[in-house]
Amino acid sequence: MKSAGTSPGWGGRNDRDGKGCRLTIKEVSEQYGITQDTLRYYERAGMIPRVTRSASGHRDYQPEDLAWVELAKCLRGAGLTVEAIVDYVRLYQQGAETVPARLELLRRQREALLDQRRQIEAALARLDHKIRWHQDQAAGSGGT
Amino acid sequence: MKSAGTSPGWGGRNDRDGKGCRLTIKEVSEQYGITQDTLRYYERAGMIPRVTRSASGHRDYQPEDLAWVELAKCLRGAGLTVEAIVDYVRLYQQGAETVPARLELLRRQREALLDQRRQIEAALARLDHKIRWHQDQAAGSGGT
DNA sequence: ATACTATTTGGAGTCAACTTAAGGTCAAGC
DNA sequence: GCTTGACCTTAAGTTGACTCCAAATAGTAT
Repeated sequence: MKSAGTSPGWGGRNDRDGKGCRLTIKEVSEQYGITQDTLRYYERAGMIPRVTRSASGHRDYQPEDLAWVELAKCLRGAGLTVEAIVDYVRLYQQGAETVPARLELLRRQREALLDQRRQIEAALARLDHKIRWHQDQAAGSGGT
Repeated sequence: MKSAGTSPGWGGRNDRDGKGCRLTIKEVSEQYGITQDTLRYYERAGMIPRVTRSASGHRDYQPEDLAWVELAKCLRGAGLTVEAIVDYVRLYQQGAETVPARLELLRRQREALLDQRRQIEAALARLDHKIRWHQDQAAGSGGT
């Protein structure tokens, strides 16, 4: 229900030549739950390719840019390092010859995630065990 | 294989009164794959209760101490913050009245881990998808 | 034209979790 | 009795990933 185009200051600036669907950094920030500072940081660090700019130099996120933002968010959320994501983007930008290198990178990161998942399972098992024990304690202390 | 008691300087110091099974910081470090510095840091930070000392002030890890070390390693490995673990240990040391508080802490951390696992699943799905795509590219580029 | 707000850049600051350094103690071997 | 090596403590330094700040510019509303 917020859609675009009715707030003062910036509203209606979008879609100025009928192409529709470009977003300001503020909009992207709100839609993805990433602060504007972090979006700029991701770009500066090279975690996403340079975002399209308007004539005046403002970021003007297009679908392709959004896809990169979403990928970056997903991978960082899972714990990939900024460095790994930067490496992937750099390879991607170097063209098709880097497909094998990218593949290797992707596989290594996949292994790291599988490992991380194993560690989480182990910790979950321990927490569940402890939770049960503490529940029993809490229940037991009320009796007699 | 290595067991304890044959190296110079410290060897044979263990088990000096027939109790057996106490470990130096070096041994713990090797067995758990945690550096000595990190072991000291964990203790100083309160992630594990104060470790038993020998008469001369050296750490002398006993089974109970080891259990704490292992718990700390497991939880940190899964991503719990040092702060969360410290909080748990502090509550634990305050005795049985803190059982409800501990339970709540454990449940909150469990939720965080479940969430983290979801994020990893999502990233894994994406990586797998990309890996397949890159494999196809690599395979296709060889034909004709 | 002027006020106001969103955005830009570059750079400095913060925070968590270690990690390293400096200086000192202690038991064993020569 | 002196050197050696593992250990101790306290404090400072490092790293990764943001997060905040200042000064300048851009677009819109009055």
